[in-house]
Amino acid sequence: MKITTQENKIIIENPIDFNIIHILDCGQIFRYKIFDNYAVVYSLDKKCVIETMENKVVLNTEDVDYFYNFFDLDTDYSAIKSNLIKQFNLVNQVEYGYGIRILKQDPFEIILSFIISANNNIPRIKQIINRLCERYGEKCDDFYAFPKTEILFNASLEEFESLGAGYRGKYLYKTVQMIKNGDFDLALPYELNSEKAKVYIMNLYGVGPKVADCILLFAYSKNDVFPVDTWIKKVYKDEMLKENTPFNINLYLKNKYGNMSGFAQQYLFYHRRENK
DNA sequence: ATCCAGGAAGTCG
DNA sequence: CGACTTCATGGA
Repeated sequence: MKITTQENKIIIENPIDFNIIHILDCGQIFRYKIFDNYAVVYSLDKKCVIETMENKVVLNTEDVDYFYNFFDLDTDYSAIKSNLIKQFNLVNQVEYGYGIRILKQDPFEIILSFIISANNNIPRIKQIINRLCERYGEKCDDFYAFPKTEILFNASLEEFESLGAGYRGKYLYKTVQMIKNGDFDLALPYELNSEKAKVYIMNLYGVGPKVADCILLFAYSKNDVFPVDTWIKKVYKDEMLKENTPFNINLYLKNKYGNMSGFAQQYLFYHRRENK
């Protein structure tokens, strides 16, 4: 896999560790569109158009540096995948989702998005996030940016509740107010280890163990967390329960996969969800 | 109509 | 702590 950059392009030749469908459909991001011959990804106020061709992927964007980091292009996923196969025998999962990469997304956008995701379904999560962007986000060329933090500081509880997010409206409001009041520092989790960062993030209203793990993995690049959702519980019950009978699935999986937890979770999640 | 969707907060023992 | 209930919304 060879990566080169131009002024408004990132070109990936021989993309054995990059498949935009895998990346977008493995549950880490909600603002994207997939068409027949290309896909579009939005992050904050930025946009990237991904063209997949024969033996080549081209990322078209005005923010090359941002999306180079966003797609984590400095990380060797071939090494990660062979590691997962050798250590944990995740052959089928890695082959199926061979092009998965864990994105480096913005903490504020991820926190609000995954608060909305709790006990919700994907189409409706996307709908609510889009509504949030349309109402409070800056109008960019053909889309709305994710709202700037300071803009949402002024949004009332009633405004959040009118997003159609149900009881999550008050979660969003209180979380934004905590950030506004300085009770939560968006930059701090970068500096903490996963365990401490998780406790810290769970201070946010509407953030429990699973959402906290997603925030740590998708925004703060903590690879040693293992988000346990309904799909992972299915995998666990079907394939792993016979190995052991631990009391805490999250702890069991985190200990089993260690620093590979986040990666293992993504391949397991994607494989399980796409195969009914 | 009932159930469910990438769970979390509230309550109780 | 651990188990148990409630919580909006919309689609199947």
